[in-house]
Amino acid sequence: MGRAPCCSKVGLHRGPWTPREDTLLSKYIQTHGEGQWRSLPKKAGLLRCGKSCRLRWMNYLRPDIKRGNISPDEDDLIIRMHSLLGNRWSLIAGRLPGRTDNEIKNYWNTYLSKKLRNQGTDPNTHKKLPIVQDDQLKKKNKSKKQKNKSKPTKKFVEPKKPIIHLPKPIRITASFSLSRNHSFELINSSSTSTINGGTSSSQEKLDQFQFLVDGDDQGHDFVNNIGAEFECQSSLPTGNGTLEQLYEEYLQLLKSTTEENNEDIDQELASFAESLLN
DNA sequence: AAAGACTGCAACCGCCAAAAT
DNA sequence: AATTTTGGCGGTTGCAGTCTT
Repeated sequence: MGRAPCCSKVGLHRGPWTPREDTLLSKYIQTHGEGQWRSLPKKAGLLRCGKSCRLRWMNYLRPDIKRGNISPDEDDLIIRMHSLLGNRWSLIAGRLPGRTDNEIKNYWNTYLSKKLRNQGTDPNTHKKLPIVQDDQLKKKNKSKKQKNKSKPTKKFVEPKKPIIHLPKPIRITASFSLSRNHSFELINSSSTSTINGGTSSSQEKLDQFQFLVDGDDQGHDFVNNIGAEFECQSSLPTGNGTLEQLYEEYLQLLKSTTEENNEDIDQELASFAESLLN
């Protein structure tokens, strides 16, 4: 006997979610918590597949989602993570607080892979590409309609950074105990002595970085503690905060491996990569 | 101004592994 | 131990908006 479908598809809504559906789903999860996706739609009064509800919540409605343009630091981090982990988007997203795997995947496919190719790097292997760009461009242009042959060949331009439109803020009354947030609190409390002090070992730095960006492996306990109020927009630290500092430390470490060929640091980086996979 | 091409992203699909029975 | 169910993941698709001709 094969696997039963996750839900009966008969009479279920598909396609884009309506604000009403979003509200129903959010309200239900506020009250009852995540999980039990199979039975959730019925209980929440939604004519949706449980899987669809989960996806909508995870990729769009979750209040800890940071929606907005991805910073250059995040760009770089995604590229480095991808070179270590490949297309393991959930792992990569887990290291970028507030970002979803779907967002990272889309961002990679629409922007970063093009950017890398433009820089002469194979986005799959992260190795230098042979110079085929012009030929490919010529081919591509050839295949297109050539109404005006005298026109100069269109040069590959830097892909336009996608603008991520902020959704309407959805006010949800609940609090959560995300380990991601815990990480930030702990990092913040220790950052002055260890990061700025400049006395920590490379391993400590990596541990801190790992700790900082560590995903929520134990699962969210998002709605179990009713109380705080927040909006869809994440309040996680960004840009100028400790993430940036730690990221700098991480980059320094990477840089030093290439400059010094230091075996210890190599090992530390290897264990860093290892830790991502565990 | 209109039609076709292109782009970006939300949502869906199928597969897999872990958990439950 | 075998089978079923559930949750999660990565790949792909459909469509709306934008750009080009």
